[in-house]
Amino acid sequence: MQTRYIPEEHEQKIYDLWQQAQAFNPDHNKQKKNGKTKPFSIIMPPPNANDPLHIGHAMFVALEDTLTRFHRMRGDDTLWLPGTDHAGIETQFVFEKKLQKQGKSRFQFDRKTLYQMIWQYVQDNSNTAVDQIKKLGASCDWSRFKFMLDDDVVRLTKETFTKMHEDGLIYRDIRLVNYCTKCGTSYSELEVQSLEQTTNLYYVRYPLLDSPKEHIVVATTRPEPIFADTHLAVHPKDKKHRQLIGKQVCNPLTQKPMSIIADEFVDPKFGTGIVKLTPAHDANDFAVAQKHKLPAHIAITREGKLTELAGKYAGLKVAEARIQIVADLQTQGLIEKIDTSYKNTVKICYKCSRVIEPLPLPQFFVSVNKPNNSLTKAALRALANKETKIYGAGREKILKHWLTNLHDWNISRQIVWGIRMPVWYQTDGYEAAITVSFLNKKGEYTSGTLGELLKKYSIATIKKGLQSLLADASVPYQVGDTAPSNSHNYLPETDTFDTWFSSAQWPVTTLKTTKQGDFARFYPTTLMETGYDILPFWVMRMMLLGIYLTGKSPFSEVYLHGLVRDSHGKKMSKSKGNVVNPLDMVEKYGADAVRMALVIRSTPGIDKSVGERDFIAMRNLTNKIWNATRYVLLQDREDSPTAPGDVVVEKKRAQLSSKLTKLLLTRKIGVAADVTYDAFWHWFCDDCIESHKKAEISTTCLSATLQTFLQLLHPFMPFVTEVCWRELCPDSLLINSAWPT
RNA sequence: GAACUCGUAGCUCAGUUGGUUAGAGCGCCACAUUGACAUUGUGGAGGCCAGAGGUUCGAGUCCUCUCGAGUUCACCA
Repeated sequence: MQTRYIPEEHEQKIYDLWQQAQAFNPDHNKQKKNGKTKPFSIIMPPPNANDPLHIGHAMFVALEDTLTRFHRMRGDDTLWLPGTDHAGIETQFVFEKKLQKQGKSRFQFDRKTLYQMIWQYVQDNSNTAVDQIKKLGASCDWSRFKFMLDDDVVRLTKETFTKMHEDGLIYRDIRLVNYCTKCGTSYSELEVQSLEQTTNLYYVRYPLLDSPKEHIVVATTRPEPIFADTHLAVHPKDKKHRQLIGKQVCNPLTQKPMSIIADEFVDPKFGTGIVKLTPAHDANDFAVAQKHKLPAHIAITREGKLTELAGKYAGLKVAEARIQIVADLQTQGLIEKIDTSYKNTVKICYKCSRVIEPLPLPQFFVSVNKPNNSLTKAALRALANKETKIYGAGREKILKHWLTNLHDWNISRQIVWGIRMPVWYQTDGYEAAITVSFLNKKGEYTSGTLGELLKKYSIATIKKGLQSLLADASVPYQVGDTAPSNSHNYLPETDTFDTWFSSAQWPVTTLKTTKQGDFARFYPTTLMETGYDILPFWVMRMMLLGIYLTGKSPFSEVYLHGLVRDSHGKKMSKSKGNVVNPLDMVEKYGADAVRMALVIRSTPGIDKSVGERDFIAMRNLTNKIWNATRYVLLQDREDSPTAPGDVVVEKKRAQLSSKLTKLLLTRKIGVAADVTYDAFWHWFCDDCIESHKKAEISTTCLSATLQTFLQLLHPFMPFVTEVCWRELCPDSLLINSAWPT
């Protein structure tokens, strides 16, 4: 043996050895404990198949593999199920950027071609992700690997939609949705971020209809959709303004009459105490309009341009229109003043950071709090009765807060990459209410209402080349994977599911499609381990749909790791240039060092600072393990069977094992790693080996203690411990050995 | 506006459900060492555990308040 441990000489060989022995597969690992074994299962958070792994992935691999190996060694029926995600919008976004670099855009491709291009891209990346996870030493069962777009997973995902639809938990209706005009899709409330900004608050004059010389002043940050407004509102108890209720003013852009109504939502103290109502483009106004049955005129298109209602401004982008409209109003003397230092918060797209446009669109929603079938209340019950326990610094409260304030979930996405919603719209009799875009026989994009298009094209042609479809809320639809077989004509939905709709079912859809019996054997799973940043996106929704589908919460424990930060506690980002690539570190210091550096002294829910110095420190530990093994191997084991100090060493060894077991069972993984490190280095190496040199403890005892340490360290640092174990016991595998008690 | 987290050695962080004298890694100082390991060993300096009150036989740990840092949610015409 060399004086130094060189990871790259061993890691691949050891990993192959484990795989050959089928050590990761619970079906080949029915060992040890005679009779009953307890199941232990983790579903791996499927990495997005769009980018190489980052340090956060290394974190989850390290933590999950540590627990998996620990439980496997304890003799539990252990499954760690790997997979990858198609990651709908994320992937399409990354792919579009790639296209952009090549000077192309998604609009140059029909949906079938685009889908296939992304499919290929994702396959390549998915393979890279799998290779990288293997390099980190993950002992997950690759024979059960699942991909979110596997046929069987897709089928189950659609079945869930159908079932929920039948149960009245899915509805289609016009709601004000968060629409990103750049990404070309709507989002749920979770994908929208807030940004505080300084903006102009315009005080606009609305002339009274009766006496045009007088006017009412209304403050607004968004003057551009004024032409679509038909009402103003005041608070009913506002003494200053209530005499205005029922009066009429002129729309300053269209000169059309507008009525003044009363509603409690108006804050008399804000601005002038009078609000203009833009029901189609503001959440509050939308709600008020519904209450008072006011019309909602659409002023802004899905492309972010003004509609024909805008007259001479039609077709202008929102920002440009604002400038022109304000200028025109000023020349007419209809702007009283402009407050240029007004602070407000706008919603922006979490992907491209553009301002979100609230648009009224017919979309599919999951009803999350239906009175007699509340998904959120069921999840809250699971938390209250500890069916699911959360590890992660106050995150349970945050989860409860989400669950008690959640709005219905918009699951329609206007993107190609994803699982297409199994929905069919009846076209007969609704030709005017359906707008489509399709490729004609010459391959040209053609769009318009179905009524117009059917004058020139057959329904079959349109169906064949269909690119996108938008049906009014009034159009009847059927849910199903294939077109309904009746006398009507149907066109399919072109929207795909929110990516989280499929990942919310992941624990169920994976275990139901791997091996016969897996679902009964491993569901509910033991533990879900992931970053706290996707608690509402993923963990919460897995609870919602998992409980809905099975009656049981999908996991009994949730371990939320913190985000990995740089050595100064700063967030890693490409622009700061402080991103640590885990695979580079694996090449330099070995997988064991990377894993241990991430895990040691980490705490659930608390961010973890990691720098190169930490990897070096843990690389030194691998070397220490290697050299302690060398020392033992150099001894003649027959030489000294017993010595006076053995009893104490054996007792302490047993104490350590049981302490560590307790720590790992209570998921104090960071402490467990710390305790093991300390005991190995400062007790075994510094004391035991030195005592052995003085013949105070026997070689037999020293060797046995080393073996125990290799076992205790194995969950954290699997490669080096396995290498050393095989030097001591060439015929067995450490991964399969029984956890010391 | 609200919730959550954090404040411990020069830096980055632990502190195992309240229990001797508060720990680690890195850094610093001195010394040692040619048969496990310099990716080493021995010894050392360095902390009013943010501050103030409280509970307790006992508080870094539990409670209240203050200050400071960060994250998230909500509202905004």
